Amino acid sequence: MTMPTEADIAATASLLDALGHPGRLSVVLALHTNGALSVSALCALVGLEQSAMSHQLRVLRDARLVQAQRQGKQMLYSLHDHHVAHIVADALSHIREN
Amino acid sequence: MTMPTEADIAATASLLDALGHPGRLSVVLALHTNGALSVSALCALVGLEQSAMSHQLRVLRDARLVQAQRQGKQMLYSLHDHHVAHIVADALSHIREN
DNA sequence: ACAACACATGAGCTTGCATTCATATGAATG
DNA sequence: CATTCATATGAATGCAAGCTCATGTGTTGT
Repeated sequence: MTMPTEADIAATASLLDALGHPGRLSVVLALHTNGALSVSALCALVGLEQSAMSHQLRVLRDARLVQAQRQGKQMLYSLHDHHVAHIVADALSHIREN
Repeated sequence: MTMPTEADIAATASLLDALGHPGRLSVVLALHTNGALSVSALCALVGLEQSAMSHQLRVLRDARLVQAQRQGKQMLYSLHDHHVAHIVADALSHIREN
């Protein structure tokens, strides 16, 4: 790991901050497990109301953790890339050893 | 990755939340790079005042990310385990590819 | 025992986040 | 083209995070 710049640190902190929320983390885990999902499906799985979910999905999009594509009336959300799953897996394994 | 429980998700989210702060993340990176450091050394490296640093160090301790041992008048902080570095490294590599 | 140093803690303040409510946008369908 | 379904957005609110300031606790040295 080469020395991170301040910008790297800020960007990384905001990435981790985006994941540091039970609802948003659940979304990421749900997408990792199930592949692409609609907003209403995510609401049902995670237990957030539609509006709250939309707000949190925007945070995840801004953090480039998820991406959305329209499919008819629905929006299908999926993970943005493979790093996301990796980060979450490490964090989970940290938790389970303590 | 086996299915996480709700408690796992909550614990993981708070772990990531603890890292999702530039000052705290800088502390973790500094400890990873330099090994154990005193509070005043961390203040100098990270750029937080002593009181603010102590408050943030408590968050990191509560999240079991760092541990402290007294050495004379000083407190020496170090990373709690190897997972921490791993999580941060992944997050950094995610940032650098985007 | 007291003074100085290193750090922790608590109160108070400001600011930002997460939710809710109301409303807007966008697509399909009759 | 008006209505309905799916999602997004904006304003308002409640609450917690993070900082500063003042003070407390623990340790060394004299």
